Amino acid sequence: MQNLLHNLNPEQLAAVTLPPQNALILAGAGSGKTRVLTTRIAWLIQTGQVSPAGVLAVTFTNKAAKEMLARLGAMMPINTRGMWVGTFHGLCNRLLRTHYKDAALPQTFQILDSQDQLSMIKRLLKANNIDDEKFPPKQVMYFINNNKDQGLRASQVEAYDALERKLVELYQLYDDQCQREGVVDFAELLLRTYELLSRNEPLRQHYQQRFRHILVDEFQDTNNLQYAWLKLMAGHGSPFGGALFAVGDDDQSIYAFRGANVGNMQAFESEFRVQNLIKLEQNYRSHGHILDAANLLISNNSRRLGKNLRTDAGHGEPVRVYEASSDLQEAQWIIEEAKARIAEGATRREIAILYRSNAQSRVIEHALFSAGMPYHVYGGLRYFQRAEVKHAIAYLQLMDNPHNDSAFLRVVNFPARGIGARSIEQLQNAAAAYNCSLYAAVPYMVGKAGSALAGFTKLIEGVRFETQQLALPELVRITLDSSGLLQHYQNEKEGADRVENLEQMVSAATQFVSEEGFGQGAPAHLGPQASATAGAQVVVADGVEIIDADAPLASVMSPLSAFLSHASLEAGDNQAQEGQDALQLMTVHSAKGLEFDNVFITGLEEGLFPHESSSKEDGGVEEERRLMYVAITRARKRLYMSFCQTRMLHGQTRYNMKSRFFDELPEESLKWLTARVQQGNWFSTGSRKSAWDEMPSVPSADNRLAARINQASGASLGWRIGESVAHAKFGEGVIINIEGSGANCRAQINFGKSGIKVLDLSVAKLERV
DNA sequence: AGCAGCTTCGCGCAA
DNA sequence: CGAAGCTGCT
Repeated sequence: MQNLLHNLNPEQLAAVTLPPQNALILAGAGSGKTRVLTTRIAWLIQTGQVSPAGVLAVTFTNKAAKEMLARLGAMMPINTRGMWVGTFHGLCNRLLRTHYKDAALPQTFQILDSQDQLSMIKRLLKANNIDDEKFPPKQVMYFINNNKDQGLRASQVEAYDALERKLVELYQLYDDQCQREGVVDFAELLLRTYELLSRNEPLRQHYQQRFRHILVDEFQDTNNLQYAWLKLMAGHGSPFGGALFAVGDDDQSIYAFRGANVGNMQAFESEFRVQNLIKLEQNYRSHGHILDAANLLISNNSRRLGKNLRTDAGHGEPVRVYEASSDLQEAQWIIEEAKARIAEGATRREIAILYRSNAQSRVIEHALFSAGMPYHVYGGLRYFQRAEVKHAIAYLQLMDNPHNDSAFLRVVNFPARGIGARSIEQLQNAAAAYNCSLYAAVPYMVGKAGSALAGFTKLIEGVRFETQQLALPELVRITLDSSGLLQHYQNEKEGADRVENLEQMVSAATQFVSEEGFGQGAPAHLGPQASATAGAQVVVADGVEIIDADAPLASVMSPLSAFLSHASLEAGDNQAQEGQDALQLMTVHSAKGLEFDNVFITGLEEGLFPHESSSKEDGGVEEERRLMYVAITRARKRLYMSFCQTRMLHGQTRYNMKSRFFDELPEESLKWLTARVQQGNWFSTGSRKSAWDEMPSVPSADNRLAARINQASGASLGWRIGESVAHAKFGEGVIINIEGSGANCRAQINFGKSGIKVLDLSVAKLERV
């Protein structure tokens, strides 16, 4: 016990040992937040205040949940598998599997990812003859998800004009279709659970009484539905309630786009009459200059709860800033710097390269690949999102729930088996006429198309029958074979990678079965009934018998259902070369919660970071600033920032200005690696080297670009494309094009806020910035 | 029916 | 730039 609380600072200790009441912990980046959370749980259990089964801990990512369980296991000799630690989505999935009847879902309901959801909406629009110009599928999806995130069903949404009424109508049609198919989207997992618990009193009371302590990580990222869900679970306003322990940092709220509401922190404080508010401001992660940069940057935001990080670590290295001529050269520079760090003894996994959007990784990946530098990309196209794996998953889904139309359409003619667009159209008409799934509509089809389709359903049923008594890995293997998928890719010229990915599914299944505590040989299809008595706890509340949705998963769902949930909810984040010492590439979003000795924040350009669409949104720039804050605070020892004069974006060269965030950082903590040309005309003073001259060896494409630009500058009175300039009236801008020569030389300049202007270079009074 | 090759479109982060 | 969707050929 002493051991447990050992080494905690006074604030951390206070947080860990708070009485069993609602509490809000404002935990700055690197302040030992996860440590406080896990130690709190361990302390509660060790002091006998709660049993492991009485704890509910909620996180946003699977990674965070896993880490919490691992740390708990290290602190106490308990079996953490039975504990309720997970993501909102994972926990809801477990609850809905257990109480599927009360939730009005089929036992084998399946989870739609956003891809599936979008394609379903497209189908829906087509089937109802709705103009997808007027109702872009993405917008319809946004409308639906947004309302679900607010806890609103179609019948509860208020529509003020014809357009909204139509959207509401589509929302209803969409939900009906999901129900018919037995599928739920991500938001539905939460909403359905919320509705289940709010309508079913015995069930609600059961869980409220069970969970004495509810702990929430990253509370600033909760959306309104998640907050309401927590309120319900914590029994707020009921005599059964437990204590809610929320840990969050308003400065790291970066998920507004998926409905997160920082206001939940203040709401929680007042609604739950929180007496215990503790700020953790001591940072154990970053050196001084890095922290100073983070603090000054974030001070530009308004409406903060107020918090300032401090460190005892000393100033450390300054933040290094680099201006690259192009995105290619930026990548080149990163590699040079990374090599230098590695030569000094840094490991590759302690070097992170962060970017604002996934598309930026391509150039960097290409450069790393050419340089033979091992790297690992997080996010991006995950294992279970790859086309071939999704195909295989679709076959498995059909085996478990043949009424999943998305799965049906994905593979009904893949590999090709003579079922074309025309047959599908007929089948869809039949399904609409009989108000049933595509699978169920097959018997209504006649003729050639009918027999081809019947062949397909026979295939599915055959495999299902054949594998009835087999364990999950065998089921997967046989499915890959019988579906013809494996053979299809084996025959394909460049299908080797895909075959490998498919074969990896068998090992993924093997690993899954053992990790989740299913018996090695447990039949994949077998419903939970057979094993229900083994794990599930049956309790009686108010005379109503309740099967508690307790771990292990085996007690509430079949191995196959569980595996499919796993594929949807985890998407196989780290399936790729784990354990290898590689550079870490990821978006700033996915870097949240992680830390590295060396961090590169790349592409710090206006339009990219902050992202251009953020300026149109209310509070968008503040969110981008928080995102930048998250990025900076990932670094322990060394932080790099870079931006490019030219960048390939959406297939064309763009000339961006450096990010406004540079103006919000403490000058004394920065070290510019490239000459800041503000101090004079570096073009005419031969002595001063420019950023361009200092370039390390660059790819030929870049040389060509540099040559082209230099050529342009000869006839353009010393100005060149990509250069930053200042104009008395228009402010700062970037030269994006130069036309003509000599006295007729004109430049097209992007002045950002003032727009793009064409100025006569012999007349305009421009200054170099 | 099925595929190659062409055009068009859209493009931010993600459980 | 890349994915999705369309056309027209076999």
